[in-house]
Amino acid sequence: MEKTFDAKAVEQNIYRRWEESGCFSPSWKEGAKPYCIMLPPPNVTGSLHMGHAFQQTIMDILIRHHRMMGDNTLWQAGTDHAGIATQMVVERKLAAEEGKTRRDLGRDAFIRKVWDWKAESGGTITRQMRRLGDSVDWTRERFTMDDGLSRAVQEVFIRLYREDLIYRGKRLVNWDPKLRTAISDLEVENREVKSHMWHLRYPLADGAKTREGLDYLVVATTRPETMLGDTAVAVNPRDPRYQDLIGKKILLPLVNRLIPVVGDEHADMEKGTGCVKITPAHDFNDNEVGHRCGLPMINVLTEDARIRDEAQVFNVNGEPSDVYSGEIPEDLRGLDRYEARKAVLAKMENLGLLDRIEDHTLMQPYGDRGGVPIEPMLTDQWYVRAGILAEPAIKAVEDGRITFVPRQYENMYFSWMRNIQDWCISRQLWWGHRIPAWYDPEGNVYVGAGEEDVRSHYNLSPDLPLKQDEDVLDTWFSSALWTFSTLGWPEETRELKTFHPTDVLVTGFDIIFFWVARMIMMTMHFMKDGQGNPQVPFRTVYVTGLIRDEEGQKMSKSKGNVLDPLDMIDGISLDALVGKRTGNMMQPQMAEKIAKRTRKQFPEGIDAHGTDALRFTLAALASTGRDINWDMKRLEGYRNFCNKLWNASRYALMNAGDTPVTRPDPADLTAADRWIVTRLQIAIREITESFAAYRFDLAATTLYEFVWNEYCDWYLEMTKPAIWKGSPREKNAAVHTVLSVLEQILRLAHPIIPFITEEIWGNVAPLILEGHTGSETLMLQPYPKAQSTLEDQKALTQVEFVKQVVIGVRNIRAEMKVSPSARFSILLKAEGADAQAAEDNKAFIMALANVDDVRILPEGAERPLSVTKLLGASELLVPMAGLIDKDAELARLQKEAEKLQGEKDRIAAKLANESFVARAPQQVVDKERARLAEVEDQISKITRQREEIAAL
RNA sequence: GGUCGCUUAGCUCAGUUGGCAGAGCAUCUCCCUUACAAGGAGAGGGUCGUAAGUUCGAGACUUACAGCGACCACCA
Repeated sequence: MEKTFDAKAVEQNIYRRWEESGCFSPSWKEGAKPYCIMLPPPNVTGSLHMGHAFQQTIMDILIRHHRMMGDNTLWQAGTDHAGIATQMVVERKLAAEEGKTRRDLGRDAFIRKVWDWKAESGGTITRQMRRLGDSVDWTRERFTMDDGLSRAVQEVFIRLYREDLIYRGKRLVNWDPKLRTAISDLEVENREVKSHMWHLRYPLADGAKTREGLDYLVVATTRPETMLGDTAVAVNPRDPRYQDLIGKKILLPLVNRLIPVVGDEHADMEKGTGCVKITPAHDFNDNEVGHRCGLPMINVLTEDARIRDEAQVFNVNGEPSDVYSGEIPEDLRGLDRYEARKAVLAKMENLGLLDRIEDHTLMQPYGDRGGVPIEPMLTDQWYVRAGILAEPAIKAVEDGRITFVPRQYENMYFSWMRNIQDWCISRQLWWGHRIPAWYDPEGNVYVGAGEEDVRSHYNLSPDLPLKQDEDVLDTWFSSALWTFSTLGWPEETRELKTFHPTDVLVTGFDIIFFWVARMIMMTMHFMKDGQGNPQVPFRTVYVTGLIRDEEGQKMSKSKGNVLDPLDMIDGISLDALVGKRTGNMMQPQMAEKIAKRTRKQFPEGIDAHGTDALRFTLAALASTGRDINWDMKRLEGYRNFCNKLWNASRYALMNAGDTPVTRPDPADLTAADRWIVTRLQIAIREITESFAAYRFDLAATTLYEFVWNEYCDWYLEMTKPAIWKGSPREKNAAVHTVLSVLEQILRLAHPIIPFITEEIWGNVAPLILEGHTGSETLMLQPYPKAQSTLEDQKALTQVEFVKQVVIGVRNIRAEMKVSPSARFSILLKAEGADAQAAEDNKAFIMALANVDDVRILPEGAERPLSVTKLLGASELLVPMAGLIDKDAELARLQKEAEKLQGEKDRIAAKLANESFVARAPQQVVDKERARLAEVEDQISKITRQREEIAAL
């Protein structure tokens, strides 16, 4: 066996073995409890980032733990077609390679290109998941656009439409002029932008005047170009300055349209001039005002946010109307919205109508994909009536059928769900599920599973021409069905009956609204239990934090601080890392800076650490829901831990020889053996509790401490006397315990670090488990259960005392500058259990403290001149006549005495406080009294020691 | 503006029902001892953001404040 674990050499073989043996699939064992996790489907053409690695590690820990507990376990995986994201990638590629747009290709040819791209790059992320060790059931892998899921999407759409929960309407939507599609509220992000507030004069018609005698109103706007679509000016009906003018007209400049002054609460008397221009087709608030006041809507922009050649005029219901002319000044036609802004302002200024300009910082909505400001746009779109679906979904979280971990995310969920807006589900894209709606030449809508189905369902004549809706559904519409569509719905499959509702959803807080909330709504509407009650999609939502870089910055391509989990596993050279971070950048001018910083941060590149180290680190960082700053030092530390475990197993295997060890006579077990078995039970209990509470950080810490600080640092050292110098029986007993505890450690650790544990276990199991050949897999072994009958209190206290003695000797060596190799005997002033512990475990003390002998100082015997150490009620004496540095020793004792005196004073003061004695629980008071007695005893011992030394 | 979170050792973070402040990394000293130098042994290092309150007792509970961060909404 090598001195270090060679992760690269074994991990992929082990994974292949697991996958080929089929043990990732459900066991379908009689009576086994079902346990199911749905993988949040990553983008099919994406690649694994740190957040995926983090969440998937947690899911895999849960799945492996439950599989080992004997559950019938399914981790359902799949990928998402990711409408906009994927289409953009392919469009960019098309532009770069062929200089063409999707429109040049046409819909069918373009979609074929996307499928080609999916075939080409779609395997990346699943390959990376295999490298992570994810034990997903690959035989059930799904894709949101495969036949089954597409059927489910269609079925859901049709049913919702027939229940009037989906409707089509001409409404204002968030329009991305770059991608030329509608997007949902959630896909809009607000960015702070420095701009101006322009105050425009709108002349009053028919000689009307304001109270101040002006013949115009001043409106303030950040979007002057939209004035071409104004259909009113609003004032507050209670505003004394303007209420007389309500009902009067304004002659809108540039287009010379007569528009009314209306009274509406939307106009805030405190803000600006109190007058607001109303553009119902280009502003959400104005649109509401328009509906309240019955105003026409005038769309002045094209799909790509240029000024139209002729405006579209609609009445308040969105029907084409001719109440106004659609004419637009010639010199503005075709201008981009920002050029149009300049032009409009110039024209207004020429007319003397630009009142004044102020600097103004505003939050501007941007499309999160396209990266350009979104435009509120009047278009025909499909909507889901989310308010109705939200009600049961809110209730399910309120009454605890679904719980969030950590709890505080429930607030976020509630606040969004309680004033949810209708969900715009249509997208003007080509890649996605095409909306199953058909139109006849008159524009009547027919929804069904296909043209034939529509014709028969609506009794349409075969001659009636029908045309399918051009739009596709929002990607999140299909993801919202994920928990049941992947299990076969609408068929009543065995999987659906067994695994739904699923158990836990592991995801980031950033998609609670996008995905989690919508999944709950859709699932509860379509999935019912035996009694017809809504089924939740999952019982627990475990929300992870976001992984940030070492400085707390979000990892992003543009910042050049992305760490690839695969590079943590396999390592990467500095040049390759720099190349990766600076290649294919949107802003090439950043490349140099990023390269420099990367070279500074990773002068040697990144070492390979292996999958297990990465997983252990991610588990250890998974504390209560906060964002996580990635720390390479932690990764190194846990790589070292894996190595420690590897070396402990080398020790075990080297000493075991080739033949299986036999079960020892209990009488041959030492206190050390019984101690480590006891500590093991405690560790098992703590780790199991931590897993149940989703505290992977605590589980990892407990495991780390048990393996390193107890098993390796103390226990293995204590087995050396028996293994090196003991009788065959003693050696067998020690080796047996070493191996059996190791075997349990491997099971305990397997969910977190599956590869190294599997590798070691293959060698350990045949030696210690009857009937095992080494070809079995650890992943199907039962998870350890704590057994209180194996716990031994006496061994626990004895070994704890032995440790104190050993530490005391080491301390004295260090403080007295005595070489670790210098040998001497020690004395113990001890009675009762302490004396017994020392007697029983003399060999351990001698071996670990490297001393020749340990003797108990008989009652009344003279104390040789010694350096001493207090061990609770007992005393350690290291006789060192002639070696003692009198002044140094006196100083040391002085310091210790002061410390004890401080503690004594503190406790004495506490006990002198009458209200403490009267009101604190008796048990606490007793504890303090006992401690005081102990401290007083120790002080008297120290005093005596000081006198002895001083007398030298 | 609303909601939520965070502030503990030089750094990154634990700290369960209130009862003597912890870990890893970093630092310092010693040691290549037959599992492991990716190691072993030892040491130093904290006014728990500030202030008040509740309590016999507060890192933990309450309130206010400060700083940092997130999300939502609005800004004509």
